[in-house]
Order: sequence, then structure tokens, then C-alpha cells
Amino acid sequence: MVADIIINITAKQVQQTFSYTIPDGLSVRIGSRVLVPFGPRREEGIVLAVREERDSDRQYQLKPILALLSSQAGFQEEMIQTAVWISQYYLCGLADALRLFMIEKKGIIRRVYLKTGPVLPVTEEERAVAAYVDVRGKAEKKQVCRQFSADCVEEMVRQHQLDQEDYLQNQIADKMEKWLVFQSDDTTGILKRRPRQAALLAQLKQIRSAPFSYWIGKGYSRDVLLHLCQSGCATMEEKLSHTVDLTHPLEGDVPFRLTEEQQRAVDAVRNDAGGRTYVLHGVTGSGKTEVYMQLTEDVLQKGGQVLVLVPEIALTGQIVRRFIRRFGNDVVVMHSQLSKGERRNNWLRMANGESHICIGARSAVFTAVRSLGLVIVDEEHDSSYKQEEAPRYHAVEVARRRASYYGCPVLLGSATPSIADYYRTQTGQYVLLELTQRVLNRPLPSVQVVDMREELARGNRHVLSDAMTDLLQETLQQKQQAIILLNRRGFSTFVMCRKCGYVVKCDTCDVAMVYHKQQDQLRCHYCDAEKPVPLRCPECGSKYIKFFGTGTEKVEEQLREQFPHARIVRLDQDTTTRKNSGDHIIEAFRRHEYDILLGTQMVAKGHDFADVSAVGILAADSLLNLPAYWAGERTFQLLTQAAGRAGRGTIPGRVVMQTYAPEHYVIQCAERQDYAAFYAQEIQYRKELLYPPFHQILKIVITDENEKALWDTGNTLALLLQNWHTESGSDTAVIGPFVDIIKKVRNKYRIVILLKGPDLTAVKDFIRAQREFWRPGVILDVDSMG
DNA sequence: AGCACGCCGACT
DNA sequence: GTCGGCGTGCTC
Repeated sequence: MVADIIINITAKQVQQTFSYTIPDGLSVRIGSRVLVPFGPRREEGIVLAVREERDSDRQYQLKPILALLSSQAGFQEEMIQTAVWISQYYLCGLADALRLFMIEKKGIIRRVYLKTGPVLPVTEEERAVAAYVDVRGKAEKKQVCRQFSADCVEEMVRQHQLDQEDYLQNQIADKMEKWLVFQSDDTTGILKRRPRQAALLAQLKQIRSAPFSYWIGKGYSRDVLLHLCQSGCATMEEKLSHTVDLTHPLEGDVPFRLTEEQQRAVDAVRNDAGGRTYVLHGVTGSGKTEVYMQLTEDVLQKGGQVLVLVPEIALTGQIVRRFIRRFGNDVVVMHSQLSKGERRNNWLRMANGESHICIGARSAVFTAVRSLGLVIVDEEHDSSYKQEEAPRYHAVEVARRRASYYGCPVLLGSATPSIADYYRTQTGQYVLLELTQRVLNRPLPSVQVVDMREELARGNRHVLSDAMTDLLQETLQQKQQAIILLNRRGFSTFVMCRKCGYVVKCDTCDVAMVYHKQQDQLRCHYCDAEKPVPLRCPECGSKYIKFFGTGTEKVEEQLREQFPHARIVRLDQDTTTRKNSGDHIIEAFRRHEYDILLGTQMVAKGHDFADVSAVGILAADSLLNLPAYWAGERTFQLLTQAAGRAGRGTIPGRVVMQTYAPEHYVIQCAERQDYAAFYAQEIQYRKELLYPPFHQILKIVITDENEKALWDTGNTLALLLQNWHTESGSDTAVIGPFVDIIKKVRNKYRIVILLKGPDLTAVKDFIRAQREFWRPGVILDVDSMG
């Protein structure tokens, strides 16, 4: 038999499969991760197909597969199909797409060890290196190179002063553990004077076998276990290591009685026949989670598994806890703070069917499953579902792909569905389910829009409008809580010389640096570079350096001045750098240890606080002016989501939105929280300007340190595309190259070519075949949101 | 990715 | 004349 294999190397050039013979007795199947000879080296391969040998194989001298790396960490056929689709749709290498499904990205790692060789060292440094290696017997090359100069070490290897020895470490080898297995009663009476062994044997007889760790946990020492084996009453066996539960069940949670609307939604998905996609459009606070849970319960009863995707930030939130409460050990949670081992454990639990529910952020969509019965995507409009590094996939599309293999439904929940997904419900591609009422018939919050131009005209130069100040005052008096949203972190958004207009920019990026008062430093939000605030203008030497623009830090300061008795906490990237601290802030706020929660979009997402009756949005139009087709959509979503945090308890919610563009349709629709009106306007605009969902966008970003080389590449690529365009007569438009919104990041200049068309399949095929597009520095972003 | 092969500039 | 720069090609 022959296996077609993709080499697990992230090189853009090695994309084709290679064929190897399968030695007898090696149980290689589709999806296996194996060790193969590759040129002069050995590499990891992933088996894409297993087949009979055929004539075309004759043109190569097929080499045999050397070994199976793991019996557990392989791929399901479905995962391979999905990976192939990802690599084609999102224009990335197949190995890159396959890696998305792996916990250990590399199945083998090469370790190089050094020993002292026959030739004696000469120089001072060489003697030091030799001594270092000699003391240890052998030392890892990487370690030695870090300690001494790499050139010297290299030279010593060439001179045979050091001998090199490399070996491959299997990162995904099956983890084995020892089991104690019952064999016979103590017929010889040998255990009469060995009470520990006798006691152990009595217990062992009951359950026949158990892992060593189980017995050690019961207080038996390793020695007792081994001695019992010597006595002949028990034997030791190596078995595949078993997985453990990492979720700690919380106290139980009982199903709610569903409202009529919720019941209708549940029934629709429950009776799904064709593995369709459902959009659950439910206003904030309408009880979407309960719908998710009842449907999950259904799937579990049929023995199926459920993937639940939540936005990054919501991992610490209510929804995860409610699932754990309801389903206990059947849940695994995948989050970025798990160790490799923990993630692997959870992955195996799903792959083996030991757990049936996996909750996690974007990357959880790649968790192995045995029989998928439902995929739920909460807050489906959230931008964190699109990965912004290669492979630039969208988790919702991947979820739909995986679900279609299993013929199971996908449920997309949101109070503000993405325009594209809502559009698909209108064309009949998806099914729309609506929850129009908040649970317990709580009213939606009332929204007041404040025109900041009028505020300024009246002489209020504060960050907070009078209406906002009043709202906060009343809220604090009523012992309620408030949330304040400002989508900009730091203290001042830029620093400028008042005399000549010079703005302090990052040294390596073409953006203004933001002043962070906490560290008294300027910071670049693109590369995290820091530098002190200049005392004099670097351009004209004047001393009139002034701070402009408002970030969360400044708002915090002003709030503390205006409300000295309020307990205020800030939530943004700067206060959440430490592990879990974002979670701590949110939990403390939920326990009402703070009165005002102030922060960036993090505060708007999915949280459910009973005591929050007021929400303030400071620069409602900050996203609106971004030069991107989704600016309106993002703004509407952010405003609606933020407003939706208010009034989830008994006191009705109130929202104040501050803006300079109160007449803009996005602001007006957000004021009325009128999704339908917003959709109607937005879809019209998308249609007229041929934006998604009517046209697809493929953004090609070219980056280079050398501006001239950059434009050469850009023009070459654009020319290739234009020639293709004329020759094929395609309706795909080629736009650019033009300078990116941000001209330079980390010392690399950026230009962009945009492809826009109703169907980009043909142009993707063309790009895939052109070598020029597969070079370092060329980024292919399909369905780009940048 | 890695490694070999191959074609041009700065040196013993 | 040689050493070494990294562009290009190959790995079943």
C-alpha cells in the first residue's frame, strides 16, 4: 500500500503531496501523523490518502514510512477535508491549514547534542566551550550557542573539536501509564505477613484493574504496588494514559421554562433536517443562552457532540459557567491560558467522545470531534472570529464547513447579526429565528443622544456631557452601577507641538504615539514601542508640547475628580495584561465592589450585570469614520451591545451616547435600537457600492523594508492580475496598488492591492498557480476585514 | 524548512 | 586564482 503525504513544514513552496510505501504491520490510516525520510533528513508527514500502488509511482523510488508518531493525535477524515477547503478558500498552504487542528504544531523536534571530539581546542574561547560540554558529558547545541558564540561552536564542529549528534524527539508520542491488574487471590498465604499488599489486593479484586496513579492517590506507595506484582497476585500493564476532567462542576442549574419565542427557536433547530444555518436574532437580554442549552441537551441525548464558540473576552463570562453548571463533566473549555498538556487532554476527551461539549474562542472550532451534532456561535457578529494572522480564516465559515460534513445545524446567535449573515436569511440561504422580547418582559433601555458640538457651544469643555454627569449622579444615588465605554486606551491619543504642528510618531511605524500616564511614556499601539515624552519639540525646539485627544486613562482621572466617592475601575488592555485580571475586574464589578466600570469595547461584550442601570458611550462615532466598508456595522454593533448591558436587572436601563454626528443613520438607528432600520439602510449602501455580501474582497498586502522593492513587487503583482483580468474577461475588479492606511509598521512599508468581485474562485485559482504571490512579505487576506 | 548547486564580487 | 555571498531548485 502507498500513502500520499503532506510534509508538515510551513514553507510556502512545499505544498504538493509525496508518496511513500506503508511497511507491513504499520497501522497507517488517513490522518495519521508519521515519520518519513525527506531528502537527507527525516520529517513529519500527515497521511492524506491510503491507496494501492499505481503505475505513476514508478517514476519515483518510493521510500517507506519510518514510524507512526502517535495513535491518538491523528486527524479525522473530516478534518482533512476541512483543511483542504481552508487552504483553497483562504489561500494558504495545506500544512498551515492542517496545523490549525493540531495542539502540537510540530510532531517531531530535532535536538542537536554536542560531545567533545578528537581534536583539542586551541583558542581561549574554544577551551571554555569544550570544558562546558565536557563537564556535562553532552550538551544541547542551542544551549551552548546561547552561552557562547554560535560561530565559534560551528567552527569547532567543523574542526572536529566537538562531535555533533542529533536525534528526533517525538512530541506527540502516546502517553502511557502503568496499570495494576488483578491476577489471583493469595493462594499461597504469602501475603499473611504483608498487610499493605493484602489490603491492596482485596481492593484490587473488587475493581480488577486501575492505574498506578489511582492507587498512589489511595495512599499505597509505589513499592507496595511493585511488590504485589512480585508476589504474583497482580501484574503490571502499560495502557494509553487516560484523560482527566479539568472542568470543576459548579452547583447545578435547572432548565428555565422557555418563552413562546424561545420555544419556537428551539423547535426550529431541533427539527432541522438539512444541516442548515440558523441566525438567532435576539435582542440583548432575550435569553439566547437558554436556547443554546436546551438544544445542547437535545444533541447530548442523541449521543452527539456540540461545539460552542464564544468571543475571546466572553470566555470568562456567564455563558461558560452556565454550561458547566448544567452539563458538568461533559464540558471541556478551551482557552489560551491552558497549558499544552491541558489542551491536549481536552482535545483527546472530545476526540474519544469522553466529553460532548467544547466551549472556546475562535480556535476551538478546530477541536477534534467524533460525532458533531450542533455548532453554536454566540455573538456571531464579533470580529474576533476572523483570525488576523495566516491562515486568515473566519471561524463561522469553518464551523459551517465542519457541520456540513456531519449534516448538523449551525446556530449563529446575536443581538446584532452581521449584515452578511442577516442578508443570507433574507435570501433563504439561512433561517432566521427572532427573539424580540427581553426575558421577564424587561424593557429595552432608553437611549439619549447628546450632540457634543452643542455641549461645546454651551461652554462645557469636559469629556462628560451634562446629561452624562446627571445620569451618573442619579445612578450612584440609587446605589446602581454604571458602565462607561470609550474605544481608545491610554491618556491622550496624540502629542503635538503647538508651534509647528509636529506630532510625535513611532520610530518604526507610521502612526502617532499615544500618551500613557501610568508609565508616563508614549506608546505605539502597533508595535508596543515606548519612548519618553519629549521636553522640547524635536522639529522646532519649542517647549509647547501639548497633549490632545482623550483615552480611557484620562476619563478615569476626570471621573475620580467629579465623583470622588464612587468606586471606579478601568478595564482595557493595559489593566488586563496580567493573567486573568480582566476576569477578576469583571467579577469584582459583578459583586458590586465597584460603582463604575470604565473601559474599551471589552466592557460591551456579552456580560450580564444585574445592578447596571446606566451606560455611557463617550465617542460613539469613533469607529464611524474609519475608511472601511464595515465601519457603520461595527459602530452599530458596538453601540447596541454596550447599550444592552443596561437594565438587565429590575431597574430599567438608561443610556447616554455622546457624538459629533447625531444625524448619522448609524447613530439614529442605535438610538432607537432598531436593527431592522439599520439593516435596511446598510444593505442598500452595500448594494450600491458593491461591498460584501454582494461582492467578496480579497486584500493583498505587500510589505517590505525597502520602499522601492515594495513597489516593484506591488506593480508586478498588479500587472499579473490586470493581464489575467483582461484575458479572462472576469468581473473581478483589480484595485491598486495603493499605500495602506498605515504606511509603515515595524519598519516595513505596506501597500495594498484589492480584488473585488461577486465570486473570487477564479482569481484565487489564478493566484494559487502564480509563484510570485507565494513569497515572504505577501499577505493574502480573503474576506478581509482590515 | 533545510540543504545542495550555481553564478558573481572581494580577497590571500 | 579562491572563498563565500545568497538566488534557485529539490525533496516521494
